[in-house]
Amino acid sequence: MPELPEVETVVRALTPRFVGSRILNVEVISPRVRRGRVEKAAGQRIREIRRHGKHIVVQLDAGVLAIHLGMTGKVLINRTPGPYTRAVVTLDSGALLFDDVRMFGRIEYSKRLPERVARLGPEPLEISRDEFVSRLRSRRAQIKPLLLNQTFLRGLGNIYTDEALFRARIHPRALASRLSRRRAAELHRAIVEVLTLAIESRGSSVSDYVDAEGRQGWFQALHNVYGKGGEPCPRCGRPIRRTVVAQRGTHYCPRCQSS
DNA sequence: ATCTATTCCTGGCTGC
DNA sequence: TGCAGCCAGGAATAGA
Repeated sequence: MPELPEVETVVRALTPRFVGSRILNVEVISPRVRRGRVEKAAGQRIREIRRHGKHIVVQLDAGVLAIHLGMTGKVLINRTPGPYTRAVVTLDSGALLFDDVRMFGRIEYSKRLPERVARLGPEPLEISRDEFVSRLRSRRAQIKPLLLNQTFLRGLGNIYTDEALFRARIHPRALASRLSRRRAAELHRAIVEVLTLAIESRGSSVSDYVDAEGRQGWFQALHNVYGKGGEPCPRCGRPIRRTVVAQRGTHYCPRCQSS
């Protein structure tokens, strides 16, 4: 489940190797993962590779390739195609594989960044604390599904939502509109902290996430609650609870995290 | 406009 | 040992 830190790690691996390269060919193996005429990328030079929420945005001379990894997607550099290789991008300086077991990922070509992607919410590491606080408190939804909503904030997924809420001591079902300014500000701080640490750790390798060079991250070793149902809370020692909130597995400490 | 539930997809795990 | 059935979840979509 690649989220912001994992996608950032992939983009940082791709940038020095492929900015300035020319795409020679795009071959789609599994049509399900394609959106738009990805073949039109052939012949274009890569001007920039950046991250937009969980999207990898490859800026070309006259278009954009937007790659979303979904749950099990990977972009791999110079590797042998396997059974889950869904597309192959051949460049004058190597090859990129788009592998994805479950095919929730997408590789999309369009002239400009697609509207659906462009109108996602702000970057968690760019939005100011005050802006975040007022944005948050204007919404009535439960805090966890709100943080997962990419039109509210772009880049958080299930892992970093649970980890940030734990650090901020906020219950995942707490109503956004009922949080004090102080607690909303604390959540902003927790989000910035957890994402920054995770990027420094090259992300969390749960499921079988690896970056573009096949390397694992190590932030999973620093998880406090995600995937730790039944284990003692690192803060109070009581068992971490696993429940379902908004159809998502949710991990929290019932004692430390209040509504 | 906002919020919630459902659906897609398949490897791996659980339990009989 | 084999296998049916369930689980994981990002986000598009539909429905309230």
